[in-house]
Amino acid sequence: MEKQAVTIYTVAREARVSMATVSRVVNGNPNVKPATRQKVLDVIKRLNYRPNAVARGLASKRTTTVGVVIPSITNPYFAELALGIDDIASMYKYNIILANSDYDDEKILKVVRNLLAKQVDGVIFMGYDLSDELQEEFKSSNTPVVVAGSIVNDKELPAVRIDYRKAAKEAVARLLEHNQGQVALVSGPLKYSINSDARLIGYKEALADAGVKYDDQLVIETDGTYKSIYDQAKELADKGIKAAYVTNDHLAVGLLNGLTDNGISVPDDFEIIASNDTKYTRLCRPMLSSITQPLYDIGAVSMRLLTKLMEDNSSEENDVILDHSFVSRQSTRG
Amino acid sequence: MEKQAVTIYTVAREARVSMATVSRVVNGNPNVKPATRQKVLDVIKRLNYRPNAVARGLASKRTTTVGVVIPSITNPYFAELALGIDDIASMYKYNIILANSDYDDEKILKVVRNLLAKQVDGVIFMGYDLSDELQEEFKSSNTPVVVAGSIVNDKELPAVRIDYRKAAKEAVARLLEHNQGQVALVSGPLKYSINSDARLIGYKEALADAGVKYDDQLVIETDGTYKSIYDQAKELADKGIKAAYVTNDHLAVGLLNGLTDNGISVPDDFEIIASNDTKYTRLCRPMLSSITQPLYDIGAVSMRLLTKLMEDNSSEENDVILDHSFVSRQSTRG
DNA sequence: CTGAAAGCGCTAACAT
DNA sequence: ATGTTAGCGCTTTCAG
Repeated sequence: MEKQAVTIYTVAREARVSMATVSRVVNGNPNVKPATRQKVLDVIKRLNYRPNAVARGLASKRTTTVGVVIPSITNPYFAELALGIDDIASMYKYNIILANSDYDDEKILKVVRNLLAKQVDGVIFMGYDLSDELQEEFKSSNTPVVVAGSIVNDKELPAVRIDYRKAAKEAVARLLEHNQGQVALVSGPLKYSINSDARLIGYKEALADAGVKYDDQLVIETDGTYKSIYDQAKELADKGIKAAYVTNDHLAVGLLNGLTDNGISVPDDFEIIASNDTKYTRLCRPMLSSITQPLYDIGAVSMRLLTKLMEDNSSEENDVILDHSFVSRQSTRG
Repeated sequence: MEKQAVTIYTVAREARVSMATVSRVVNGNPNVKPATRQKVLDVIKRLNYRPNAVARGLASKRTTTVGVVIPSITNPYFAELALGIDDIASMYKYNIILANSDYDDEKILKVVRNLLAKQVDGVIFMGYDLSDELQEEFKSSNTPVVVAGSIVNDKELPAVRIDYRKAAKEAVARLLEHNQGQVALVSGPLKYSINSDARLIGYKEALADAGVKYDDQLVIETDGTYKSIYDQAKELADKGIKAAYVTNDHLAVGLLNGLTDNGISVPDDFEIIASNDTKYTRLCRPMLSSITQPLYDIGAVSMRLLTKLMEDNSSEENDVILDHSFVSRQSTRG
């Protein structure tokens, strides 16, 4: 006893016009006599007609949908980027499919394939380096892609981001002022370009500028989780490390709490600078000094760039680099 | 110079079989001779054929997609629910469209309409009370809906959740042990059923059991944000309030920080119990004692329930209530 | 300004 | 086990 769905054909019949005319009014095509338009609109309202987006997608070959891949929805860094993406997408009348990738290459590939099978008009990729298979997938799909909030190994993809190298360099330089030679880089996986090709380089440059010798004992590679650094915080302090620039905020809070829970005072005995200025930096005590990024804007600009690519198919676009800054809170001295 | 897409028809021609046969192998229909299947598979691989989900959706009237509406992607409570939803969805081969609603009735309606236009097979609704229009929308769409992690005004919708009334009652009872009569309820908007019909009731029950008189000065209604309570924390303490049960974790951390930043010691001068046991309760110092909820499971069970509804169309299902508990950390005494 | 008709790429009877 | 044939609900030429 399924109630028969009302389709464009039902509306056409009731309004005594053709499907084409109904289609025109639904799509705002101006070539319809006002009286006709009104007649159709009335029927649409009366029947509560809702266009079927699937049929529309099939016929028009445009879904007005973009896929957004996010490594972890519980990560505030990516979540804040997603806000900007979402707002601009609405503004341009695009819908969004947010797909969780769990930082896992297998799953990333799976969700991207799903997105492409669903015929999204474009994708915003949040995450780190792309597997060869994924690069291949994007390439052969001919679907525009923009990377938001990171740099990746595939330099062909446009990315919207800050200058991670420079940001790291500035933060480390700042730390070096009070802590000659005892400044660590606490990093997520170095296999990722963003850490090894950008932040680590910036770290080394800051050392060089300050005339301090690079010591690889001072780069602490972790898996990027809170716990990974919390558990070794005391150990780091015991080794004589006096400060750290930390590549993500989970890690920064983990370090902070690991230190203070062991009676090591931040910033008196240990200074910390975080990288992403997410909420986390303001929830903890002491609050974390941090590199600041225009997170919302990075998302917004990514989406705007993507709309360009989807409409013009102008593959001319390059990386866009937004400004970053620094905010001094309670985890640094002076 | 668009490269012609490879369709099921291309594959059929190359493999010298009919479209139907290709469709069968793609869909794992056993009625295909192994040799034929292999032949088709080879062509699929060679041509890198990818079924078009849009066409499939139109033809089959199933999209194997569920819509998930989330009030705020940056809220860890809902984000953790989403994890469970996502995992179970993958397990059942459903894709998921995550749509941000911003807690805003207009936007909720908009995203839900989009979801339905896209012909999702079901929706998981995270959020609070439904507007009349939204209820109407769901009703007339005939699409199964389950509410995850809340209770809403529409009692027809199945919901997966804990017993919020009981949880509140237990927390408040605990607080009442050391703080006779000085225990507040710090709540998000009371217009939401979950706060007024469940938690506030639980609060009153605990008072009654302890023989203390209800004082509406002690129920602090806020908009649910960190800042809303941070700014009045000192004031509350000055009024003589000695403890609070707080309905969400943003609020709980806001209260905590507002207190400690004003030199009021938690838990010595003020005890706090949070409601959702998200990461936030463990990042702050002192760490927050909290009602614990199986967040991941709530999401997972919601999704499992939804799959049932989508497959059987058995509308027999009712609310499912999972167990909650309590964890004592550093914001309560003894 | 409006209508007729041909698909979009696929599934699902129905035959064989 | 495989092929034929209608559609699914809509957009989009092309005519008029």
